[in-house]
Amino acid sequence: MSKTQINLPKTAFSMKANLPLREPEILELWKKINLYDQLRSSRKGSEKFVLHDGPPYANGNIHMGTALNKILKDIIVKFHQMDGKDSVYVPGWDCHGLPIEWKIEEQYKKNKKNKNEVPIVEFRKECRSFAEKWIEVHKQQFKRLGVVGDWENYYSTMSYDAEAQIVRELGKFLKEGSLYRGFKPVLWSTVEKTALADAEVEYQDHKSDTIYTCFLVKSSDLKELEGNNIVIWTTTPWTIPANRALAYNDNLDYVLIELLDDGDFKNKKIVIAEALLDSVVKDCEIKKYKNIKKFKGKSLKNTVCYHPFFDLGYDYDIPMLEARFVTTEQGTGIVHCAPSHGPDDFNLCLNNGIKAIETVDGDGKYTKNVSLFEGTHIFKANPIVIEKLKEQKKLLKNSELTHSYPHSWRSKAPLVHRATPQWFISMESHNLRKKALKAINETTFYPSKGKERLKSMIETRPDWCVSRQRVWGVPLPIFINKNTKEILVDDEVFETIAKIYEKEGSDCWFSDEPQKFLGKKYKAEDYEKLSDIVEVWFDSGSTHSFVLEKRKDLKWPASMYLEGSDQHRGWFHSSLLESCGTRDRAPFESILSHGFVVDGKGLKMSKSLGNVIAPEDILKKYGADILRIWVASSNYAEDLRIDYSILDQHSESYRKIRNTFRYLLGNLNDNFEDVNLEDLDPRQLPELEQFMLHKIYQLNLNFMKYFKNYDFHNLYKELLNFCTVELSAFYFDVRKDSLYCDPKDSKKRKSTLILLDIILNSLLKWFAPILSFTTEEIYQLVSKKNKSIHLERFLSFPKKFENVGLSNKWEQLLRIRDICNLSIEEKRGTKEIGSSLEAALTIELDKKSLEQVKGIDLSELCITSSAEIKDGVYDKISVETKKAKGVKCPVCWKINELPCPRHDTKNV
RNA sequence: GGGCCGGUAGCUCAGUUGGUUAGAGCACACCCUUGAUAAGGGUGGGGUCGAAAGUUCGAGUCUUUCUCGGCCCA
Repeated sequence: MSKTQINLPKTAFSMKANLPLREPEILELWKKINLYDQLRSSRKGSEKFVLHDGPPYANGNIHMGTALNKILKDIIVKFHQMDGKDSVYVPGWDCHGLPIEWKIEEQYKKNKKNKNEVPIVEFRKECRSFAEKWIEVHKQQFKRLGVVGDWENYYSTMSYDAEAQIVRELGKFLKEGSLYRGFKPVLWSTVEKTALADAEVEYQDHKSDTIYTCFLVKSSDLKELEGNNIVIWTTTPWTIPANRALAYNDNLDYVLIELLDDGDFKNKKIVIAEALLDSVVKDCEIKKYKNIKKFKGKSLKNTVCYHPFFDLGYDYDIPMLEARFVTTEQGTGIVHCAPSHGPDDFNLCLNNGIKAIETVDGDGKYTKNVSLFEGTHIFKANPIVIEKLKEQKKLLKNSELTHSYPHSWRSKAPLVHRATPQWFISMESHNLRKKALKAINETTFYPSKGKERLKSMIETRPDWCVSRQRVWGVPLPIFINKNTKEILVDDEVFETIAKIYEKEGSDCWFSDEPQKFLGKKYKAEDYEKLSDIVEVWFDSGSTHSFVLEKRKDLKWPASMYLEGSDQHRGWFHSSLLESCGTRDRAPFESILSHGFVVDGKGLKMSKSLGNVIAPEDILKKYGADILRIWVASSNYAEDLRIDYSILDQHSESYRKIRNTFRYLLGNLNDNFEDVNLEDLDPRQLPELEQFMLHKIYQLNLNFMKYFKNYDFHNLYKELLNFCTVELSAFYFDVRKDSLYCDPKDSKKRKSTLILLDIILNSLLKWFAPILSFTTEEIYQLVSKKNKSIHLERFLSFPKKFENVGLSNKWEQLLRIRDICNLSIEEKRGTKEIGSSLEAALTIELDKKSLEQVKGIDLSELCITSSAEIKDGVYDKISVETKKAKGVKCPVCWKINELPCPRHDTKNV
């Protein structure tokens, strides 16, 4: 039998995708046609959608998290573009900061170079070129994912423009007065007279003096405590003069005991944690004592003590504060807090309105803020402190302890936490907290739980410390008058500095004469120039000012910020504060946050677990479109699981989608017609086609609904189900007969082709933001427009496609079809028939179905050779399947007792 | 250790204000097809909804505890 009589599908679109090879070709095409430029000009003047890129750190290869982030951004940007908006995406990089400094220092170490002998400017140049190198690497890796953006004109936090604008932004805080000088403890080496970063710290054994000392209770809600003693234990007696508070834990049990031994403490009562009673008794060699009372930590609320040196002039209150860091590992369950000498102490005190002050200078000597001790070196102070405590009858016991203690990696000298001058942005002085909370309320969060997360952080965070004692960053543009100690606040100076940076970058701050920045108004010799740099969160928190506000192609505020959920404490947070401080509102209209990439079992990826998958591996094995499917089909509101079995599943779905396209293209013979939907009259088409138009219309409604909520996993599922259930298993299967076996000019076949055109066009556009490469491949094959799919818009489906009545009827027909299939399957099981075309159905219908079946050929729907509706009305639908009798038509394969009514086979 | 979020078939996800026997697609099994063919169709088996207790006539859904995991903080 010749096959020339039938119209078999034919297409150049291969079944095998071979994405790892094909995708780079498509990237070449986009490059050749300047896709990004075309995208911009195609939407010139349209409403803008600006997704402002959160800058990744320019350091190291991208990982799954970055890939997820960039793909999600790209999907959203493309959706809005296809929705008709001018959807602009400018990628950026975060460049300053410690990790890059370390990398350069590491290289120095390798080459036996001493960082301190390298001029700052030279060191910074190396940092800069290191960042530049990684930006280029990232760029290539991001592009390979199919991410479309203004890669040529990216932004970076180290560009001269950025550095200049960061100075201007700081100037605003300075001018307002909310940027103030405070003190904060940092790890400090009194030998090198410098702050050390965590990575520069080595832990070694060190012998420390230890003391148990007591604080007399001045007042308390727990009246029995008044006049008695709170005991603390510390390994740094020299910090006692700097004590400002005591910390306890709500959840611990405490006891009040009376000491009965002879000596300073005879008949005195002390408070310690119950769990530490034994160890304190042993350490302090207490022989006799009496239990007086046991109570919960909670009841220590509102307790105020006297300083042990109260009689020596330390006459301020020492409040007791609740802190979770208090444990029963060692000590007494109550911790002495010197905000100037420990990060925990600092934070706890700050949250309770007690600020750190400068108690120790750079050399390690007490300042004038510490009476009795001014000028004494802290490393020589322990014996004096112990002596004075003894004098005051406050010393329960002193001893020595060898323990692991931080030392400088260079000098090996022991380190201390020392409050150093730092620059803070106040949360309260100019209502920054209030403004930020208001801005959060005016922001839309996807998912909505992000709102609470950000809010609770803003509600409780302390003032923002924006200074760092490092070199790779934007210098704080601060001069301090040597006589008055006042900060120089003058717009002209800030603008002079900014102008200089715009021209030559900020390196010159470290190398050039201060007079250059002061201009003519002030004399350099009157001022001290700061050498601190701005912390990098301020850099990235300011991107809105030097990217969104400065570029004409963008808008302020951004339509959306989109990052991992860790950025609630990071970029979302710093951008919000920076913008509220300078512009009274958030720099974004919405925030989308996504979860973290974890392995197939939900565990985080780590080298030691060996469960790490790199984007590169996926690109090589599957291609970017599979990775993009993974992104689209995962629920980003939670953590996203990935492993090879999950990717394999998505590959299978991809094949289904690809074959759906292949069927469409094959039957259209790659001749796609752009059907004018407005001019199309559905009533001129067969009911099945009308039903499919209705389905498309409904699907599009859901599509738009999901898109508006950025609910991509449901959107993708809907599209995939459409391909599988509606098209492949139903419409395509049913219409094969007409497509293959009807004459080319038959009305039914032509109607089907119209639907295939519409379906192809719809699917291409629906899928384009997700399957960016595959849809482009197809588009290039069928479009005569010689442009990119991504320049297209979503189709708009006329209301007349909707036909609820017809749809209800056809849903019922599908139920009948299901029952027919069950009956056919039964006969297949008994080997009476094989193909459904070997079946002849006899169908009994109930009253309702009888109505709906009028004018419908159920044999066509069920793909059988015949389907006879039995006379009469039955209670329920039932179907009998028999083997069809007659001869198989060589063309349409239907079995007829008479010659095939459609195909004249006599001459064949 | 604390705060926040989460755990529904092998996988990705639905599951309305608590209300029949917890759904879909994929994967799997079996069958059919060989004119979408490294494709396509049909049918089917998979779940003590992380665990336990409680509230309720009734709990995947509400409460508590536990457990496992993730993010942030310490």
